[in-house]
Amino acid sequence: MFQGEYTNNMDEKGRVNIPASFRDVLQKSYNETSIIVARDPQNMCLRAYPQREWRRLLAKIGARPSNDRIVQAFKRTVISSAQEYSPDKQGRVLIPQSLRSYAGISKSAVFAGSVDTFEIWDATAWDEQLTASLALLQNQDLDF
Amino acid sequence: MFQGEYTNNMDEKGRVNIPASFRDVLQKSYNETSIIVARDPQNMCLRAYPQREWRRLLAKIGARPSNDRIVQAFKRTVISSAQEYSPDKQGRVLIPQSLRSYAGISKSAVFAGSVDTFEIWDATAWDEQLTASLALLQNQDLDF
DNA sequence: CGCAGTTACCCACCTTTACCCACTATGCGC
DNA sequence: GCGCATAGTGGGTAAAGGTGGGTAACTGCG
Repeated sequence: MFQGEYTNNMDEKGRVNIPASFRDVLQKSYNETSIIVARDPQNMCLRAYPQREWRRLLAKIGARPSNDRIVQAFKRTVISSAQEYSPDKQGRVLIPQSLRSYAGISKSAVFAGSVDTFEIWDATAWDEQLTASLALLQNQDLDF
Repeated sequence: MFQGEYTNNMDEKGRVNIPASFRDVLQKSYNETSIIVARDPQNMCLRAYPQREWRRLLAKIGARPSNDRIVQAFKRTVISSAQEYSPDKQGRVLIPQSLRSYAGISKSAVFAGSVDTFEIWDATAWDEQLTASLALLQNQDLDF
């Protein structure tokens, strides 16, 4: 299970190191090495899936009527952007320009575990969204 | 399966490079080299089919009554524009003027994978449609 | 039948990516 | 505190992907 928050730097070539703990989870819980990276349509960030989780997502989409506007929009934004990446010997992947600019990642990238996937944020965008999330929870009556 | 998003430039002769990964899929999954390119009637873009997928489409059309107005419209717009193209040694195809102007492709073209076909967009048109799709998804309660 | 415009084919260059090696920083055990 | 292992960073090099352009064949038209 992916959890925890890590900050790694992207170099001039556009490569970022996947946190070692995430690579461990991928290896031990999923027995995989490569990941699928795609846009997250609801946040300005990227989302990384193990193949197994990605296939589950595809199956869910496939079960819906293909002429549904939401489904079409989802395919456009998410499926089309998705690509498989296998880390190099040092555990890094090259994030393509289109995804980089979508998430606004310039240099510092934040990896945030999200149970069965993990998110990749630009560091400053992550900070903003974090304070916003905290403000939202501030006056809530949480029963957990 | 065609997935991922690539941007290639069209030269003055009207040639564009088919992304290498799409050519690989065509070769490995379909054992074909050439593609069928036709208008996409529902979007301002072109759609490229492996022959096998194209024949499936034709079969679906053929199964419908030929005096159906929708079928007739579909034949006039899609079937009539369809043509087979085989990439040159460098992996490029020449997009004819009629299709180019339909999709509004001037220079920068985006190739977007769509599982068993792929779409070809003008770069700015792609951006517009992408932001529109994102806006649609923004406040949706997606359970996938 | 010749000519002009277009298409197909080929060659060469340039940019990007993949792969590898080496270095630095951090944390843990002794 | 010292040394080793592991994580993360920087950069060189070879191959692949993408781009530009020249020349020959082909087609349509006068």
